[in-house]
Amino acid sequence: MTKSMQTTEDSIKVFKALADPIRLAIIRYLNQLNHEVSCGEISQVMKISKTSGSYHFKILQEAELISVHKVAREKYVTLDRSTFDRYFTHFWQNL
Amino acid sequence: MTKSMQTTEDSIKVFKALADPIRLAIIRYLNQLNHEVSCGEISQVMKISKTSGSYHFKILQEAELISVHKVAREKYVTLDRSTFDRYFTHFWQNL
DNA sequence: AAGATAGTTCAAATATCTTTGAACTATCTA
DNA sequence: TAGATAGTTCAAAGATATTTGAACTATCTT
Repeated sequence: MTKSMQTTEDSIKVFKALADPIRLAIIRYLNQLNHEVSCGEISQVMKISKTSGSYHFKILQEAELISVHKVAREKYVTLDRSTFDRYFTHFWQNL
Repeated sequence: MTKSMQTTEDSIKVFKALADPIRLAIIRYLNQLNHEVSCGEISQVMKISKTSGSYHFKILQEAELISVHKVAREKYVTLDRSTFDRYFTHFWQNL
């Protein structure tokens, strides 16, 4: 199922989300594990405060680069590879 | 000729450069024309001051998203498509 | 129920990015 | 040569992004 047209603002949101070392490290980590991981685990691995983690996950989520799965207290995230594909593979088409 | 390894900082530089509406508009414009264009022309089209233009071109240049060709007073820029390719097509490999 | 754990929200502090105008260099044109 | 044009540099101002700690909600454990 392909997503419909993306606006410039969507692109900005995605590239802004990618333009930060912590968020890139989170993406790298999720890519290596390639399965759902809790926000708490990632924050620990990245050595950032939970507040800061919460902030970064929100930005990744709003860019649709991760998808979220809440189980009771905990929030699990995975990469949403279709979004990467949409913005990278089809960059020139969507520009 | 392929470029050697890219660091996280290189990636940040590229994604930051892409994370701005003016710079995205410049890229879009250069992509449509698909040939060298002077900074002055672009600044006019984008309706930004020459100082602001100078700033944005520097950022695009340092990210190697454009390449520059100076002719006397004027500076001509083109897209450096190999950089886009390097960061988009090979994103997961280089992560 | 009391205390621990996972995560969010808020506002203040800090850091980073972008725009602005003035002053500057180099080139062009009359 | 004098004046216009293309672009850069600098520092200050303004706008955004990020981090921090405290207070909060919801769930889990004993």
